[in-house]
Amino acid sequence: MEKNYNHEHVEDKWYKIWEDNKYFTPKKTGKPFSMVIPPPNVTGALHLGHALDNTLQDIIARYHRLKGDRVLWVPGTDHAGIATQNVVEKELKKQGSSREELGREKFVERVWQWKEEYGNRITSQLRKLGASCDWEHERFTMDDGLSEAVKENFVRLYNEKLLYRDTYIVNWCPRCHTAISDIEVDHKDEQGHLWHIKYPVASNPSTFITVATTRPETMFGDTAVAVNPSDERYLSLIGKELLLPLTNKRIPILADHHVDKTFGTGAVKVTPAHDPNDFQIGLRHGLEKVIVMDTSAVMNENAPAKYQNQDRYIARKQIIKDLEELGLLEKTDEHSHAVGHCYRCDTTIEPYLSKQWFIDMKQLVEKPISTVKNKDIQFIPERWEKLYFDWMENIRPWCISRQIWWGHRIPVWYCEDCGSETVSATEVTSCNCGSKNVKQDEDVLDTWFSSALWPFSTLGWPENTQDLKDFYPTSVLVTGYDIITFWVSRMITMGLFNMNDVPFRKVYIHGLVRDAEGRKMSKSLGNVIDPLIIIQEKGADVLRFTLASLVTSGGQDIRLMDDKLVSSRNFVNKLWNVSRYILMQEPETSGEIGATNADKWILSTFKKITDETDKYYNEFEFNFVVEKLYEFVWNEFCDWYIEMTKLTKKESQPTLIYILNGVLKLLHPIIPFITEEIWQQLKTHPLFDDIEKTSIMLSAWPETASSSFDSSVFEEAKSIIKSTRNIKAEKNIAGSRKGNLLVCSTIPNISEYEQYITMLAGLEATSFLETSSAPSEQHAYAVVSENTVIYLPLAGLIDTGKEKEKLQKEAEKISATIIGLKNKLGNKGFTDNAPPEVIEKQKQSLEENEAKLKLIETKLSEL
RNA sequence: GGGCGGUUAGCUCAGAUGGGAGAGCAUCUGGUUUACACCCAGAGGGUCGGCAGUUCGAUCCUGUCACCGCCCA
Repeated sequence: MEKNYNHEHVEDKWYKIWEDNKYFTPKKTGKPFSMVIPPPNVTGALHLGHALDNTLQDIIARYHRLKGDRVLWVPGTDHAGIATQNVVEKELKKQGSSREELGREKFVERVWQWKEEYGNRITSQLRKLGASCDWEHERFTMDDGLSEAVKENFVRLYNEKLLYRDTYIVNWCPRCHTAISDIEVDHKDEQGHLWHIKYPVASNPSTFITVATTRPETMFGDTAVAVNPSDERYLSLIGKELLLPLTNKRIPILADHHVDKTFGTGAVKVTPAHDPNDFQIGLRHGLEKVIVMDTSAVMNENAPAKYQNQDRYIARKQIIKDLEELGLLEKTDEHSHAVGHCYRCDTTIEPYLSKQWFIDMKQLVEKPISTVKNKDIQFIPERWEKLYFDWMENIRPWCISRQIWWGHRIPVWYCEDCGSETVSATEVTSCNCGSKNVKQDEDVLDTWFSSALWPFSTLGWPENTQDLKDFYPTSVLVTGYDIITFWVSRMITMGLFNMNDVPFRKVYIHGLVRDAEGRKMSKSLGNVIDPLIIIQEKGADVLRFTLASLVTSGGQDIRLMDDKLVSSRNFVNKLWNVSRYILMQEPETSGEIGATNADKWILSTFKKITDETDKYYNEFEFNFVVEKLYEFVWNEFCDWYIEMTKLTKKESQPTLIYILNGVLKLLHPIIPFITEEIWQQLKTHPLFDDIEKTSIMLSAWPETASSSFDSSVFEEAKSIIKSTRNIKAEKNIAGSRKGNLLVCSTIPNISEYEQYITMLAGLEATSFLETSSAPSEQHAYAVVSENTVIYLPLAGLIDTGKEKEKLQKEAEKISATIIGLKNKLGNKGFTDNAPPEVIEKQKQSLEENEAKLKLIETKLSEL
């Protein structure tokens, strides 16, 4: 093996071999295990969120493959309507063009070109990460098949009267020029103003009602002023009319129970076309709806001429100025309030009246809620259920139409003659009335509408495919908590609606990756860490190992810091070196596994670690998998076992090869590349027993037999070694081969470990005595346990006073422990209530401590 | 305003049904031990956010307060 591990070469080499040989394709047998990837934006680039999400999925996929399951992991990408359209539009702008100039057809063509060019970027980056998804199953939300699914779903919802078109206040983004759903609006607290504006009473213009507003530019759309019917201040004015300032339009004063008497002046201007609450008031009172801005939030012809063609904020300033001059601005208060922003471009949302398609979600959520309540879908960690329930139980209509060009065109055709609408999954060329004058809806569907179908559309739905039969419902969905409402809830809803079965049995929710200070990574903060740079510098294995070590069962957010990457890199290096060491031995061609005590010990330890690892993989506790394997490889395997085998190289070789093979498999789901590389080199060893397998990823999880090895003597030997090292370190005795250790122990067979002790504690020799009666002068000693005392002759280095002091301190500590234990065991409350095994443990501890104290006291008296 | 999460060693974080406080990194000491200085050996370091309660016993359960973060309105 090479002295240094070259991750770049190794990772590229093995991924290509895996993919070329179709190792990611599900085998024909075994228990089906399936996952669908949360599809990344087709024009996006891999960020750490993807890296984490896909590392976790790959770990799961590779683990289940090793366990013999028939694993399908479906990859793919999302067309991300608004985001992608924005990117291409920006590109066009650079070239001095625009989508309007190109026209719809040319523009969409252009986006497809863009997709062809950049769509492979993210999938090739997933390959760099090591993702073992089945590329033959790769899908794109705008594929023909998935487009069929979208249309079919639309038609079904429409036919069941769960989908309707209506004129309603929606969240309008004046920059993207489209409606977006409630969920796509980010609310941010902003310091604004509350302007108090005086509206003159028509019958007596020297008197006023003062209304308070944060958006004065909408006043030209006011069609009433509302007060609470129980508000005595305004009782006499209800039913009268006001003169809308700057226009002198007459608007009524009306009473509505929903007006909050305590907010502002208790009188609100009612703008039904520009505010969701006002819209409701408008409906109750049959008010006219006046739209005063165009789709770019520029004042339109319904505003007085002076303000027309002014942007909403410029108009706002002008209006305030003009009102002030007229003496109609009573006062201006500072006011902090939540303002909606477009989650795609951060532009302030304008509540806007428009005609849109909605899904009546309320009718659909009953089963999705009960399904999760019944645990037919299990959230891991469970607490995320609460967010899901909260969202579903307060569900509102979902606005699904978007006024953009990139996406699934709404499958509805309107007859220009009779005005009726036809909804169809196939092209419509004529209306039921016989007219050929039909036109398809101009709008496209929300991207999440197609994402909601992903777990079954990717498997071939609406066709009844073999994939669907084999792999639906999928086994687990892995995603971040930030899209539980956007995506998880909608997949569950549409899965149950279309398939009458859940889209997945489990949802494993993980946290988000943050920077070292715990801040969200963002371009504007400039704290984005590019996973590809980490992969380039340290390797995908290192990144994966780090991410896996940082996820917690609580699903907390993750802080990625360089320290952790370095630590993982060191582990990978350690694994490489220990493998190199094992493979550089002269190969034996025969021998038994478990020849020596050390072999037997490592075998029993390995069995334990295999079982634990298995359990943790199953429970998605990947940080524990990493922790356990790190501890096993580094401390037990390398620092103890390998060092011991240096005495028994030949006899231990079968065990070494066996354990290395096994531990590579346990680690493979986390660090697939280096484990494959080492495994392939291990394959050339004559004692290797997995010879018929072509790749570690197609091999089987290690079989371990339970062992009857009693490790207590072994552990005592380890303690003797540790105590000796401790003495030497304290006395500053450097180097090896120094001193003859005398071990006085009542443990039979401890002398079997003579060689190990001599070597690992760095001694000249070790001898044994059954009882402790050795001289204390010129010997350093340590009470190892209640059974064993050790002596190390150190002429000239012993300060009897100090030794005595040390022993006394130890004796005091143990005495305190003994008193504590005695008190506890003497407490009736404890002995009556505590479980027997706990009491037994305390008793045993007391005995051990008492025996140890006795030994210490004997030593003290000898000094 | 409502909800959720967090507060444990200098830093980042683990600690399942309550029963002797842990890891990694950092720090300090020593080291040319037949793979690894991306290493080996040893050591120090915490009133588990505050208060109250339940219990024989609380880092863990209950209540309350404080601070930090996120989501929703």
